[in-house]
Amino acid sequence: MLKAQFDHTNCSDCPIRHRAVCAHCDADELEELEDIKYYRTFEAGQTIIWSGDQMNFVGSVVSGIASLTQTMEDGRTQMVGLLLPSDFVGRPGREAAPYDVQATTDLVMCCFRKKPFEDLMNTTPHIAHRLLQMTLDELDAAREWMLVLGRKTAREKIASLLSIIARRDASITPKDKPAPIVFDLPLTREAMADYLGLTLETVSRQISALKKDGIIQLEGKRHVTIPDMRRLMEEAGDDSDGGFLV
Amino acid sequence: MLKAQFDHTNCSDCPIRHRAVCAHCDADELEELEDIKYYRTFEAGQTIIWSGDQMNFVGSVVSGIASLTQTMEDGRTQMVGLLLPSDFVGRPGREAAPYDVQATTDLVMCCFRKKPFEDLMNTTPHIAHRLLQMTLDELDAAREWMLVLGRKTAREKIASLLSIIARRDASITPKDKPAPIVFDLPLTREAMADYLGLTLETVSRQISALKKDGIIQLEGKRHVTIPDMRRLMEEAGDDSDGGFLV
DNA sequence: CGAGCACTTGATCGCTTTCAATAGCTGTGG
DNA sequence: CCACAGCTATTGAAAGCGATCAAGTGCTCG
Repeated sequence: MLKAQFDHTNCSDCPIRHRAVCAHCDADELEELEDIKYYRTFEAGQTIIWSGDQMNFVGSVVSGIASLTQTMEDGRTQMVGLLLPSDFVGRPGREAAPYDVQATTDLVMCCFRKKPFEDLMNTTPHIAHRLLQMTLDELDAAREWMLVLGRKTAREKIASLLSIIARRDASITPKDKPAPIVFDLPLTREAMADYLGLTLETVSRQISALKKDGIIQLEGKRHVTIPDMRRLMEEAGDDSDGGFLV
Repeated sequence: MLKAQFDHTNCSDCPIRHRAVCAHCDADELEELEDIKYYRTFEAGQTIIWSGDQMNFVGSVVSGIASLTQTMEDGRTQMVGLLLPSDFVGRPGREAAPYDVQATTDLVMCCFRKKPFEDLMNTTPHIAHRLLQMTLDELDAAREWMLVLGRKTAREKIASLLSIIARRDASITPKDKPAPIVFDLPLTREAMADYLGLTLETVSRQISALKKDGIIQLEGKRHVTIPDMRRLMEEAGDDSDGGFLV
């Protein structure tokens, strides 16, 4: 059981300790957080928060991936955010959720009831400051994505998404080295389509095309190898040096 | 001269006093801001900040409209934000600007050198708190726009943009009343295209189509009348009640 | 073995882009 | 005063890309 594994975790042992909203907290502040935190787990596919719902908690993704999606009345949906471990869920100071939050994979979250967290934010500048930083980063990411959605071709969109997922793993391996990157796609073709503003058929076709052209290699449907990251970035239409922080 | 008109304005007389980053400041805090602020003006078309430039100031739009744009190497450009009076420009805690900032119309900004502003942020929670609020609002707006870019048709995109511009004026007139809304488009067709991820020809065609269908009326190229806001919102694909805050 | 699901592939359609010509407006200079 | 350049915007015709409709594959699980 994933949950049990986290039920009694100390903040100091937490895998996202240094990146999450609590990153800058000192020992005292961490203790206060520890008092009000609790873990929740979600299964892949489960909806964590419905758009319009009252949000009575906020929290951090500890493991797994969650997605934020908006849906139009006729069913068209657009993913507007991808939440990875350490990302923050919820919005202090707002009642209703503006979009659906779904667990894309099995998920563990570290939650805080909203009211106590808001109180804590007002007394511990480190939390408020870190949250501002993280929100600004998310804003940059959202705007980066607007360029993808508005101006890139289907092939470039796929390459961009693969780059983003790969970059996360690339932070482990030395930079700029053309060492192959290997990972498992955490998203179905449909989820990728919803993220990219495409249909799942187009996603499938473009992945096949990138494979045929040797930009990526596929084992099964989800296991991806990128022999040369720079070629992928070229396909994404990004400038090769790509000065990213995320 | 626009600038002269603002050169010696007291914060307490400022038209954006109640909405900008200084909105929650008390008299003392306002005085500190007053000490370090200065006004700058820009002409329509002028670039305020180039992507990649070092940013040595932050500030608020006092009057006029600015736009944030990203450009790919081959020239494709996407507008990623529209800054209206009271909106904040710049990013405390980051060196380089992530995108171009351009004056879409003649513009007046209330600026602060970055370093003193950052110091002030650390000592006056009201400013940091307000900036967090504003950033979260911008994030919501960016995500709202991702749905437009990713999933809406050209016609819906135009209607969405007109709705946003109109809504700003609508905040003056009583809500839900089908009173006509009248405004001047602050954007060229090309700027609209860059915002919507379309070509300027498509923008022009869709505006003509909305006009032919009686959704909007046009006098000249820029002066727009919306006889029934609800019809426009339907064309935009938004649910009619549209729970917006911005 | 068959149902269900995720994915792939093919054929066709249609919306948006692209290329191109034209209109309307403003400002400039002979 | 008119001719003309330069800019914004409109409109038309054709091309192309991604969507749509439709099978079909491969895998897992009962």
